[in-house]
Amino acid sequence: MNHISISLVTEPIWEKFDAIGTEMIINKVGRKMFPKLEYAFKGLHPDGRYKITLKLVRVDENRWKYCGRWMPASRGEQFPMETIALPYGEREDRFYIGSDLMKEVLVFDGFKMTNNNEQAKGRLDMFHVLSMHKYVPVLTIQQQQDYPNVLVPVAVYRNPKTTFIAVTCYQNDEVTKMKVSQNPFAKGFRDKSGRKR
Amino acid sequence: MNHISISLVTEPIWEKFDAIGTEMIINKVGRKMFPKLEYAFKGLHPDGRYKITLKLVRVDENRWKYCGRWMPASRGEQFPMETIALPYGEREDRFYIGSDLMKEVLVFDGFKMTNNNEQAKGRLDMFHVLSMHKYVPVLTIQQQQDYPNVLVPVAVYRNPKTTFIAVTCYQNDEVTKMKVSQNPFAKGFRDKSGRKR
DNA sequence: ATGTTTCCACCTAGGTGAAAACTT
DNA sequence: AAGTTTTCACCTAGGTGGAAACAT
Repeated sequence: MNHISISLVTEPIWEKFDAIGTEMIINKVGRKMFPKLEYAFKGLHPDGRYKITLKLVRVDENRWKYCGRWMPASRGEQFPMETIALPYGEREDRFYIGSDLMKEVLVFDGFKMTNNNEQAKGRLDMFHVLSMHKYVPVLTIQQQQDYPNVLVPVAVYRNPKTTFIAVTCYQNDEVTKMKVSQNPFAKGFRDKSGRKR
Repeated sequence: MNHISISLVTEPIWEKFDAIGTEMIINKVGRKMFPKLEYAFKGLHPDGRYKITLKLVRVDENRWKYCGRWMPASRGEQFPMETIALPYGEREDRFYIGSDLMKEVLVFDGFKMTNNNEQAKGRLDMFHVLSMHKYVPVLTIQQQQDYPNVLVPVAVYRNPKTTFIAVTCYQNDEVTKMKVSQNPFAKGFRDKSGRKR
């Protein structure tokens, strides 16, 4: 039996954000994640058929607030305990062949994150997350057995450097600066002197 | 056993082009097809796993030329017989679940067509086709059997209205006009009066 | 002569944070 | 007061046919 290894290809940039406290914008229609989650795989069975699942998991029960730095809000402001399971979501509902997975990087570019539960309902490309709450992406690999026809978990990958707090508006200016400097789609904000608004 | 049916969702627009003789631009880097191939499925086994294959198949051995209308070129200009198999290509190398296939339209938007053999080599998203030759897309569905582990052909769909001749430059002005009026990406050519070049 | 390649203006499509308006 | 929504200028990314240059 091989040893399965999963690595985060984009770890360097996640690490930079993590050092100052990663924030991710969410909104009603859904916003993409930056940096991207990109994973590489080793040690899979070349002929194996795998199901890859990405979840966003609450890392604690707190609501957070930013006052110069991030700190847990008072217990009274906590989101009710029974809804903690809500932000989970199954993604990428297909089978991959092991040899395919190992020869190229798996980029999660298709999903968005929303604070609107209705928007996410029944969709495989939309995560419902709570603003001011802390999440970490969790990647799960299951292998399809031919006989009996069943899915067997073979690996779980959860990298603490990908932890983030969901926000509707950036709280830490350092985060904004790094988003603008690193994300090509924010290039319009790199030299603000010429902007009109 | 169910009766499997496949239909071309975009048939109306293909029919319009077919009435004047459909042409498709090809080039070195690869050009997308317009109209799109969009198929709908019925009668599949909801739990079945299917492999969908799209091929571009030569419909005859001729080289064609346009002189007011399309006509076969002289036999001496024919492409060598032994290379007729070349323009075939396997596409969409994954399994679909029957219930998924039946509930939404399958849009082939990912592939391009090129006249450069090197460009297409080893790629699942690039067709190598010969300019001035006539092709028709052929869709094949195979079902994955669990035991024994084998692919079984269950349906083939080939619609004569999707026949086209590959060109590096449109030959028939009527085709150009219809491409410009129907393809959103060609909107810049709809009112030529304002164009600079 | 005939067909191909390259470059281009002009689009579609959609991902950014800023700022102002809005909500509670 | 604090957080959310809306709108927007400004980008990235890339799909069009035209026209001129190029190739054979």
